[in-house]
Amino acid sequence: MPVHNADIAAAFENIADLLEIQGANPFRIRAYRNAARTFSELSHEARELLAAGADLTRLPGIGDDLAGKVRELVDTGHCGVLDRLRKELPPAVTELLRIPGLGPKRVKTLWHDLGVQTVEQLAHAAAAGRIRLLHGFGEKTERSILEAVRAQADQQRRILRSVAAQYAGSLQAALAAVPGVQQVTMAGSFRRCCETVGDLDLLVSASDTAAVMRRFTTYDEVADVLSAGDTRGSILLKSGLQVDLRVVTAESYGAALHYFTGSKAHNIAIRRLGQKQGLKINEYGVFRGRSRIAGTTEASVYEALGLPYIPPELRENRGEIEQAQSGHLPQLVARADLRGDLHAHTRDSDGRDTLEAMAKAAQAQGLSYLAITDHSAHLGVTHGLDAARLRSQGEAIDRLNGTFSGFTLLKGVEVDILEDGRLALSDTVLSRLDVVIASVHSHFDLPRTRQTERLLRALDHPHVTLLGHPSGRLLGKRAPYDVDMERVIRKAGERGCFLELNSQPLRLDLNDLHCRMARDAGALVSINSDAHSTFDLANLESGVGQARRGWLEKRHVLNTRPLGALRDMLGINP
DNA sequence: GCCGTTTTCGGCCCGACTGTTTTCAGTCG
Repeated sequence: MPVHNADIAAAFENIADLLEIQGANPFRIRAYRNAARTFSELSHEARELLAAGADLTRLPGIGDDLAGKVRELVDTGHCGVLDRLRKELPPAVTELLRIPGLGPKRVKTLWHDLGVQTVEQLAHAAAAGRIRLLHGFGEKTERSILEAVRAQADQQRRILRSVAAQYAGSLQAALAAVPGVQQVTMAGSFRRCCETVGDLDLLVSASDTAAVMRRFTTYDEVADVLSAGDTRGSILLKSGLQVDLRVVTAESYGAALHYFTGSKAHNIAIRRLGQKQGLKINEYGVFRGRSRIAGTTEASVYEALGLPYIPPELRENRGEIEQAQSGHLPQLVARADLRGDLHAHTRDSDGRDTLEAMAKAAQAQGLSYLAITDHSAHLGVTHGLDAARLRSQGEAIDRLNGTFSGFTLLKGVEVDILEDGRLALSDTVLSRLDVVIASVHSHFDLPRTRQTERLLRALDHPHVTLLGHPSGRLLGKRAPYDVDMERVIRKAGERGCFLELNSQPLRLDLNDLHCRMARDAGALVSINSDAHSTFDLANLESGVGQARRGWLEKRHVLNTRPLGALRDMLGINP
């Protein structure tokens, strides 16, 4: 069995968990967690890097010792330290760390004093009233553990950002209406445009913090108040979504926004940088000794460190601080840069609206072109188009284009990639179209090598413009198919094909790391709505957020080109 | 366990809230 980066990351996380319960040096534990993150985000497989003779100690947070452990894992599939820890501690205790309110100290006590190893045993012990008897525990702690176990059982951990946005909006409005409130911002992973969020982090500046906290804890969607202090509080909404609130003065707003936006890794790196310059950074400001030198705006926090403003989408400690230091931060693509959309459906296949309605909606979104790409006939369920219906749709598009000024519908198709990598429509049919999106809609579970060959073959097809939703994942519903995405992206770069960033909130496919790989491989990305109705064109906003997380600039995105330049790049005649 | 425009040793981000304590440990973000 080949050892993947995900296996290495899991082993290091596991070691960190077990060491934590043992009470090991916290910095040693952090080193393992940092290393786990490094490998989970690494775009090249460590085993291939090693095979090519690469020096892993050049990776961030990887020294001689951890590089040796990676080598050991790759060569043997085992890690001696992890095997030893698993003998010293029951491996299942690490699952207890996932229960909110339980940290390493309490887990150790529960195991040591009560023999609790699993969540089931934990629930039993709590129900039997045995936990309250332990030193450092009490009745309240016992009850909250029981509640946390139950809550975990019927709640999935993260929800789509687009879903969270619905809850965020009305809560923000409620707080904004409190007298004395100056600013209300949704911070956290929501602000960083992560595809899913675990909770909402809300920041408010106000003259009367008590009034804000009162309104927050009595908001009518509240199911439970988890904590409520002077400046900080947490609620659980009836929807199951947790919201954390922080209230600060206007003077501290920038520092608090920076702190509350995260990511944690970015914040730690920023604070370390400040520390080296003799500065202390917290949510109230940037301090040199006792004097406060910045913090009213986020930009002032960065400026105090000698850095330009870093956009929230980049704040993952994936090299953005180093790029900021050297003056090479990317100029991220913005929604206003998009000139068109290359993926949309109509009622001719599985869409809801007409050609004309889609064209109007696209113009209302400020776009100057829209490719109509209904499904090919192979997908029976979506009433796909055959050659004859495609031809008649093309004629309808020609007629409509005659009535527009400053806007153009392009003729396209979303054609199925068959199991062997051939396409579901003939070359003759495809050659007559402006845009051909090749997508996988079947045989998701082929073995990695066959799935990869299948996609590479599709990319080699002379008429394919772009690869649709390249990984095939549906967030929270379907894992990406097993494919060597690095090879696929490299191939697209070499062949001059384009990769879709599908903006449907459930897909957001390519993901952020793949966007960055595409950027590095010189493969342009097309940010497409995959609209199935006029409303879906608004999806482009989510796609742009994802692209920004992937460090894409205007020049890396195909559909920032005006129509003329696009036609040149696609080799189509006006 | 990593790392170095003070360092190859001695640091490693920083503060709020809760519950169980009677001054603070544990957890969280």
